[in-house]
Amino acid sequence: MVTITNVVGSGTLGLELDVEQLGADLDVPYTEHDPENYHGLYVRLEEDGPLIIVYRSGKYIITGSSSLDELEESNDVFLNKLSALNGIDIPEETGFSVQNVVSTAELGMDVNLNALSIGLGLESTEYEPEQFPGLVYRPEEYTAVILLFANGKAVITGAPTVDVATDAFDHLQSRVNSLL
DNA sequence: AGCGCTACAGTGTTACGTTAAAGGTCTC
DNA sequence: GAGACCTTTAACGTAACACTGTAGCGCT
Repeated sequence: MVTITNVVGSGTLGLELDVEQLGADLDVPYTEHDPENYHGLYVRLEEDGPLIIVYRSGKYIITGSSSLDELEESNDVFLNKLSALNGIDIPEETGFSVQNVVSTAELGMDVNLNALSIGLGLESTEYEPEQFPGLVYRPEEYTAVILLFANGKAVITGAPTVDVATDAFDHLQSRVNSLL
């Protein structure tokens, strides 16, 4: 059972944007553009909602959503806000898609990370407790990276879908069980 | 002519910043 | 005790580097 904590998606509007002007025109509670610090325009549709980063090229990223539904809703609302502005024609297809699903899960038991790194294979794991307390596991079969901690809690990141994250964790769980 | 050095142009790589979670370590 | 930092991942464009290749110059 994995719990989604963050979903990152991206799309493109297919047109060049004046992000400084866009930040001033958008009817949203928060925008920030500080080219000295970063060249992207930061937009929030709600005070503590997901963050949208808009680039001059028309490409944009939405990060900080806690579910796929929230991500899609944020995308819809953002596009509606843009289409309400004069001079911006939103294309029917923005190519918006999920790029990264970050989630947490639990094995339900303590694990010896030193022993596990050997059992899983040194070529697919990294464990340096003096640097970071978690074991980094990169399963060959899945596009995801799992951070596993001694208490059995895990973070799955880099997965393109929730299914991949779930499958990757199930795979880890079965491998851990087979090593017991 | 051939070699070595410097200067510059062009290309390639990396860091930045954002988001979330986890647990250990460190500073205040 | 609270908070910051460490690690991982994806997207993105820009800036700052590192590196390579070429041109020009001076010396032998």
